[in-house]
Amino acid sequence: MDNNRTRKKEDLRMRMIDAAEAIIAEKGLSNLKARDVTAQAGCSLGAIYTVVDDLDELIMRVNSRTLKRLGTALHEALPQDSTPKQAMHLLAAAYVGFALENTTTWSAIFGQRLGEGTEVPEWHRAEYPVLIAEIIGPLSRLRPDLLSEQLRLRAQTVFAAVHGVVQLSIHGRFVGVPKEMLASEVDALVDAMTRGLDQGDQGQVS
Amino acid sequence: MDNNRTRKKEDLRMRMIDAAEAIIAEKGLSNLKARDVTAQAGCSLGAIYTVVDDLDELIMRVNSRTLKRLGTALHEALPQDSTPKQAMHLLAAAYVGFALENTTTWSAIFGQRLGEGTEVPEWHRAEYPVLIAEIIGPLSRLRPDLLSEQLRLRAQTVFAAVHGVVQLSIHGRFVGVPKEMLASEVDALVDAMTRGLDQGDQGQVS
DNA sequence: TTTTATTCTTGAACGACGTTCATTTTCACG
DNA sequence: CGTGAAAATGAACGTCGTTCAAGAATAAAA
Repeated sequence: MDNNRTRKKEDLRMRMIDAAEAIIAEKGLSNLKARDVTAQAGCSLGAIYTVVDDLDELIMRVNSRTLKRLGTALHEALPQDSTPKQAMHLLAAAYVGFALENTTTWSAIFGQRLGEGTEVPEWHRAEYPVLIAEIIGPLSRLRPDLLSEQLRLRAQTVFAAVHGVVQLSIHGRFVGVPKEMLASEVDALVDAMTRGLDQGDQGQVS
Repeated sequence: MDNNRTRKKEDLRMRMIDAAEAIIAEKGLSNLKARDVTAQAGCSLGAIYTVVDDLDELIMRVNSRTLKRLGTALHEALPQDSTPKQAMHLLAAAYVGFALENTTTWSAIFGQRLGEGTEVPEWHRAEYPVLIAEIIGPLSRLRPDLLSEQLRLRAQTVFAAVHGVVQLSIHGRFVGVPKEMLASEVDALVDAMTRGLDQGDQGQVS
């Protein structure tokens, strides 16, 4: 049975990701140290590199989990029946809530800066669209005129706008809205955006 | 003349900030190293700490310059006469242009992550409101119902929304809009936001 | 079971980093 | 000049991610 070896290795991998996740959750991405992870996982320093290429990959594994949780949080925020506008508000509110309740793990998703040479592997790239997946449905009902490609583009823009307000509020360099105002300001933004989108561009000839 | 000594020191300080700015502009904030700065400034390694508390302060000095340039770029983007809506579009376009043409220095403004203990000094905090200063005028004409405090808050939200789209497009983790679409998507966002704001909340009794 | 071959695990060591500080150098003033 | 205070220097320190020769563990063979 060579299975025994791979099973133990997989165990170690899980303990390692668990440890990294716990440290990020508690102390933030910038305080994640290889020596702390291995100490918490109960293994040697070099063991990291038997389980993962890099500290960066370890971070990606944690971010992967966070993206999944965020994905389900956004999915579960939508009831079966809701107007498109209601849906946009609910999604934005869920995003705000997740960011506020999971600040350190959430900001690790966007805070990882990797060296210029290194590329993000495909398995991780593929996990990001959950951020905009739920937007597309309601948006397509607000803007039936948009083709699916334009729709995706606009969904990215809508997400980025909401994300920007949240990001600057939480990590903002003195120009973000206060946390207490975050929910209501995002609500106002979504209101403005959906109202604008509601009428759409179709009235403009140019 | 003790003036000679302080003059030389001020010279060194300038050369140091110049060097840091050049390195950030060329290679990005994450590639700014103390040893490179001093080599480029033509002085010893320890000289940094005779001129500046910290590498973080050096970065702030560079960010300070960038914020000033950005401030004038935004100011000069507005002609004497323009409708509020036009003004919002021009400001957003100017912001997009600045970020695209000064990517590394621009993202250093928002990319600096300092240790939990350290606080940003007041002289630097005070430089950030240039980001929203120009928005307030046009916004107040779009929303004459808002008090100055609410106005500032909404200006922060509008800025953060645009900033978010730019940020995710440039550093975005696979959910940002492509750079080629950035200008037009920001334009569409501003369109939606100003259209929404144009009508405002005043119709809603809530 | 014992021996051997292979594979995995370990932690000291390495190079790069920001920062410090004893030493040396500079320079305004007597 | 000589001198004392002030400033510049760069070797050295602690911390970091990563590597790799040496040792431990385990499967296969005898």
